[in-house]
Amino acid sequence: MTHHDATPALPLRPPVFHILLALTRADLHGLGIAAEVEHSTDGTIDLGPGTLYRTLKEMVRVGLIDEVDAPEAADPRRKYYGVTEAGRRLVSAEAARLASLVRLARDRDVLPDGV
Amino acid sequence: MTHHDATPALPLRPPVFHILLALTRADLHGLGIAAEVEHSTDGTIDLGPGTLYRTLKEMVRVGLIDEVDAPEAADPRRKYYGVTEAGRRLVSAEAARLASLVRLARDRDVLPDGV
DNA sequence: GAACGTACTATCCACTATGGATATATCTAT
DNA sequence: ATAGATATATCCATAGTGGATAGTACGTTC
Repeated sequence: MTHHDATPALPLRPPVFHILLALTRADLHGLGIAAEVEHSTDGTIDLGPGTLYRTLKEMVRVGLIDEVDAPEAADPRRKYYGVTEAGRRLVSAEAARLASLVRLARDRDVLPDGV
Repeated sequence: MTHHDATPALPLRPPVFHILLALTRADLHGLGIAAEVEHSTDGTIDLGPGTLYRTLKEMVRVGLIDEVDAPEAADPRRKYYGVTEAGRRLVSAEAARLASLVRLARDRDVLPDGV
């Protein structure tokens, strides 16, 4: 029995979504996640330490991510995380939701050219 | 002199984004906006009265929306709102941001088939 | 036309979420 | 060995949300 409690409902809170998305690329540790998120969003998403570690802990608790073995020769302070199957399903659902919002925006001609 | 104070930065708070998006379709009154948002998001976005009226007031203050003349024969209690040029620019920017998140998700194969 | 139920705007309050500040430990480099 | 950077973790003040409540005006039915 895996002890995921309440799986969060859509819409996902932005930090949860961004952490999941970052981890679909590779297993990462806390600050690595924050760096990846900041980079891949061109700096629009910041993730302070408060939000970061609190959210990671909560996500482990509900079974969206798991702590995984660190790569060889990694700084032993780092804790690495990977997405679970439940996490993958959820980020997928949230991405689909966002896609439908983008479609809505496109239908109403509010998307800039070429986007 | 239009008295928009601080124009909000991206990411837009979800209620602001959804209200702007609803108003790009037509000028609407408070509860009409909430209904349109709920409908166009298949019920995933709710907008309680607290968030709704507080946000509308704030959006008028910063110049994202304007109170406009009500249609003929409308219930006189209703206050109708329309998007300003600044509001249109902002919803456009936010939609583009969301589109780039969707692209990111697609690149990582987390989007369901056909989305 | 009186009364009743409903629609609408508006404010209040309790709860949740965020992110900066701080603490503590450990790594790396000089 | 010391200094500075990296990393996790918790704390706290603030911001944001949404339900509850209030008050007013509409529409309908009798």
